Amino acid sequence: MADHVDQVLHQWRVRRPDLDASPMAVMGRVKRLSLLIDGELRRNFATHHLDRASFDVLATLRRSNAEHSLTPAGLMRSSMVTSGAITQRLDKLEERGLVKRTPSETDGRGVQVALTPAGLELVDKVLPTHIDTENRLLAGLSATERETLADTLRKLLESLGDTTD
Amino acid sequence: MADHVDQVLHQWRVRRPDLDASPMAVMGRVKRLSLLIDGELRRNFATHHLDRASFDVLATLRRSNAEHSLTPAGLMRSSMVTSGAITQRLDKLEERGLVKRTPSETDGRGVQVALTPAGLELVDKVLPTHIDTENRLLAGLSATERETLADTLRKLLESLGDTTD
DNA sequence: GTCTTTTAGCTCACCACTAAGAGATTTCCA
DNA sequence: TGGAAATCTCTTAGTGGTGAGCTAAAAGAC
Repeated sequence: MADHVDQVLHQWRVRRPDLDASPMAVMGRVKRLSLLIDGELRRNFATHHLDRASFDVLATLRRSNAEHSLTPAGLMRSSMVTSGAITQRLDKLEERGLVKRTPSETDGRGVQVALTPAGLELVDKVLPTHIDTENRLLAGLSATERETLADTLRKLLESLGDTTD
Repeated sequence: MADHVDQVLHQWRVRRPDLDASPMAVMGRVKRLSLLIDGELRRNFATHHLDRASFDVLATLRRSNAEHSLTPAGLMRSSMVTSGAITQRLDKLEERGLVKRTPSETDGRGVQVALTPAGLELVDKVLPTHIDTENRLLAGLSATERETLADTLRKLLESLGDTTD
């Protein structure tokens, strides 16, 4: 069996036998997988009139604390996008009444973003379907394979500095 | 040790103990890794006045055949973007004199895209630095871990239909 | 206690991609 | 062979992101 990346590696061996393109075996697949996954997840979100960016914000707020609230800076760190992107995401969600911005009481620069009841209801409705979709996409791997895969990916992420401390 | 995704999983266990968010252990890490990798690779491309999209096209042409040529449709399948994106990428590269479009001799609708000498020279210069960067990013894993990781990712991609036949 | 640096959030110009669809050509098949 | 369906490339409007830079507030240095 061969996937797309196997073919790419074969082509490089033929056209540039002097190069060792083996790192692409991991990097190319991560990229490709990420694109495939995104497409599938997006399809599910669309059925609930959501996009990945909006769901990302709603879910991050949902799990953050009992008040379902966080600062834009916190959302930024969690989602790996720039502050400009967070502002735009929040504008859109606030206009739909799914989140609410409140000026911080302790920091004159700061804002606290919280889910509204409508936002909470929506994210709790979509969440199970999201997990179902992810499980469906992972159906090709056994439980052991998933765990080993997750462990190796964690190790790689940690080596790249993606830690929480 | 814990990475960002570990924290996310912990938060879900606290806020929604009724849900099994375990698929995120894989899916979340793939997404996050892809973003981190993209950022690093982009930095390298930028030092050569390139972006990821342009390099993607140049590299695909470089490895495809002895003439370093392919159709836009072939590029589209390889890069997982829409035809409109390919048109725009080629417009940009052609304007810089790195690729050249030629009407197909056998298909009145078709176009053949080939690297120019300048395009070939550039991609052959950047390629080794690209592989170096990828190796550096993978330095946290042993050779065995890389292989196992690549194998599991291949299996997952194949289960999602990302094959070449 | 002032001055500098850092941080928080937002604005805006720009950029790459998508989705829908047009126009031309080729392929399929009754 | 004629007509329908599929394919190839490009166009265009809309979208979500980046990156640079802004203002205001907080933190740190001395």
